[in-house]
Amino acid sequence: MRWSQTFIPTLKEIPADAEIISHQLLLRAGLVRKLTGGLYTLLPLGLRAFRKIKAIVREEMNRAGAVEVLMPVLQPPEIWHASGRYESIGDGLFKVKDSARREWVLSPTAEEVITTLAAGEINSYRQMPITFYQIGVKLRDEIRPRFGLMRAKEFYMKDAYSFDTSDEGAMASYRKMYDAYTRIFARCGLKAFPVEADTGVIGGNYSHEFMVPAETGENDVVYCEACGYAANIEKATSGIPKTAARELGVAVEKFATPGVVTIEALSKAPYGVPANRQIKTLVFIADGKPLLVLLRGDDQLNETKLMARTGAAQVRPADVKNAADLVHFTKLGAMPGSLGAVANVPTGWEILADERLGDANDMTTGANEDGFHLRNVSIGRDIKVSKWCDLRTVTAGEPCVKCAKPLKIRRAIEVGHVFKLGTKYSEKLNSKFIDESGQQHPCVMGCYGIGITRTLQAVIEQSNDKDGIIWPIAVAPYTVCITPLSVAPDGPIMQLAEKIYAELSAQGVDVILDDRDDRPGVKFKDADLVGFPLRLAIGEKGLAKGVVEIKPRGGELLTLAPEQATAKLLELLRAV
RNA sequence: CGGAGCGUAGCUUAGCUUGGUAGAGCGCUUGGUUUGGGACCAAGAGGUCGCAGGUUCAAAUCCUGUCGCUCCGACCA
Repeated sequence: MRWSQTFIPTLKEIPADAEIISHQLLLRAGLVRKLTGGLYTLLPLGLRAFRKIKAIVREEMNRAGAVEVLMPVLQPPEIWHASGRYESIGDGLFKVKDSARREWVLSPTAEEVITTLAAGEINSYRQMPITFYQIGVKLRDEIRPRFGLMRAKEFYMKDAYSFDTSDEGAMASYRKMYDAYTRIFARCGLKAFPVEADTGVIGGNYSHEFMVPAETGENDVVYCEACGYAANIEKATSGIPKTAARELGVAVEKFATPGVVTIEALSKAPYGVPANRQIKTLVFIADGKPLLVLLRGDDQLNETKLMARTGAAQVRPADVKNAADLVHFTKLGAMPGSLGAVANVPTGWEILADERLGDANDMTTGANEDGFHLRNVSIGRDIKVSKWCDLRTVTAGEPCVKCAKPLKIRRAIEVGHVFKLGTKYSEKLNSKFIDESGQQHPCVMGCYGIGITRTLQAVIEQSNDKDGIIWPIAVAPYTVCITPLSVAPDGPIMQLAEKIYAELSAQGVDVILDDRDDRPGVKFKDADLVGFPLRLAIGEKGLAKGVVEIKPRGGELLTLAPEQATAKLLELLRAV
C-alpha cells in the first residue's frame, strides 16, 4: 500500500477527550475516529490490526476444533425471557421496536440463540462434544462507555459455546478453550494471564478471566508471586486468620455512644474499641427482601460475593434517603451507625456473616438503638447467623490461600473470559439429548468470550512509548514502512524504494510505502507514531555511502547495502 | 442514576472572574525559499462561541433550562 493511497489522519496534539494512552494513540495514529460516546469508526489502519487479531482468533478456534457460525444480532425477546436474562440484564439490553411495534433485542452475547439452535439440532450424544463460535458485533447499553474501544456500546467479540454430554466433557471443552486463549493472546504479543473469576449474570459455576496488567484497567487482580495463585478481587480469598476467640465475657452490656456512627469513632477515646473487635452491620436489599450482612469492623464488604451468596439477581445497599428502605431501618430501631444483629431483628430477615467472624466473642456492635452500642457480644451466643460465608474483600499483603506468602494486587484489563455454564441455559431453552441408554438429559454447556476490539486497544496500552505505538509484528497494520526521503519518481531513492516495495509485496509482506512529498521529520514522526515494527529509510546521504537504514521500532538502527535490505527485512520479520 | 468538570474554526486552545466589534498555534489554500526527526516567509479561506430562553442599550462572558462530551462510582469482553 502507498501511504498517499490510503487514509491515515495522524494528529500532532492529544485529543481533549482521550484520557488514557491507548485511547490517545488510537486517535493520534489515525486508527479510529469517534462518532459519539461509545461508538467508533475503524479507519484503515485500525481495521487492518483488527482483522489480524480476528485472523489469529479464528485460526486458534479452528485449531481447537470449534465450528464457526454467524448468528443474528437482532433477536426475539422471547428467548431472553425464557433464559431469565431479559430481566437480569435489564437496562443493559438494547431493545428496538419494528414498524409493527414488536420488540427486539440487540444481541449483547448469544447464549440464547445458540442454545435455541442446539435445542433444535442436537438430539443425540453422538453429536457431541461440539463447540460453536462466531466473531461479530455485540451491543450493550453500557451505563458508562469509556476509554475508547475499551468499553463501548458497540464492540466486536469472539463468542464460543460448547455442548457436552457430561460435566467431565464440559471440563475438557473448557480446557481446550482455555488453552486456545493462552495461545491467542501470546500470538497477539499480549502479556495476558488467567485469573479465577466470578461468573456474574451469565451464570455458571467455574470461570477464568484473561487479564492484561495495566494501571488503566478496570479490574483488580489479587495474585501470589510465590505459587501463581491469581483471582479477580471479586472472587479472591486469602488465608487471613479468623478473629481470635477470647474468654467468653459476661452477658451483653449496653452502653451509651452519643453521636458515634462510624467504626473509626468507636475505636477512639473514650471508647477505644479496636476496629477488629467490632461487628459492622449492613442492611442490603436482595431482590426486594431486606437482609443483614455482618463483617468485622476492619473488613470491607465485597458486593460481588454477597450477590453470589444470596443468589439474588439484584443486590443493593439499603438507603435511608429512600422512603421504602427507611422502613427497614425503622423496624430495626436505629439508623446506620447504631445497627446490630443481637436484638430486634425482624423475623424472616436473613443474617449473613463473614466467616472471619467465626467464633468471635468479646465483640462490640450497634444496639439497634440510636446512640447505643453493645459490648461483650459473642457471635455464637448472641446472634442468630443464618448463613456463614466469605464476604470480605481481600487486601494486599494478606497471606495467600494456597501458600501463605503475601498477596499482591494490581490493576488489569479483562480481554477474555471463559465460563463453565452447566445446564442453566440448556434446561431453560430445552437443549436436551438422548444418551446411550435412551435417557434424556440437558446438554452441559460452556461459553467463552474474547473482546476483539478491546484486545486491539489493550495491545496498544501495553506496547507504546513517548513516540507512539510499538506494534507486535503479528498484529501490526503494516509490518514494514518504507520511507524514501525524496519522492522524485525518477530519482534513485524512489526507484530503490519501489524495487524493495515490489520485492516485499511479492513475498506477501504487509508493506506500506510512504510516498508523501513531505519533509523527513514528518515521515519519521508519523512512522513512529503509528508504530510499524520495521522502518526502512532510504536517503541521499546514505545512498552516497552505499547504505540504507533499517530501524526496528524501539530497537537499534542498522545500516546495510541496499541490495541486502529485502532479505534482511524478511529475516527480521521471521525472527519474532 | 449519583458526584465532578468541560462545550469557542477540522484539531489544541486564549478570552468568561470584572458584559462593549472573537484571538492564537497546528492543519488547510496560493506563491516563494527549504529538504535526514513534526521547516521558514508572505498572502488567504475558515466561527450560528453546543442549543433554547431570560437579564441588559449591549451577552462567548451574567441567570435558567436543555443537549452532548470527559472523569469518579454501580454494569461488563
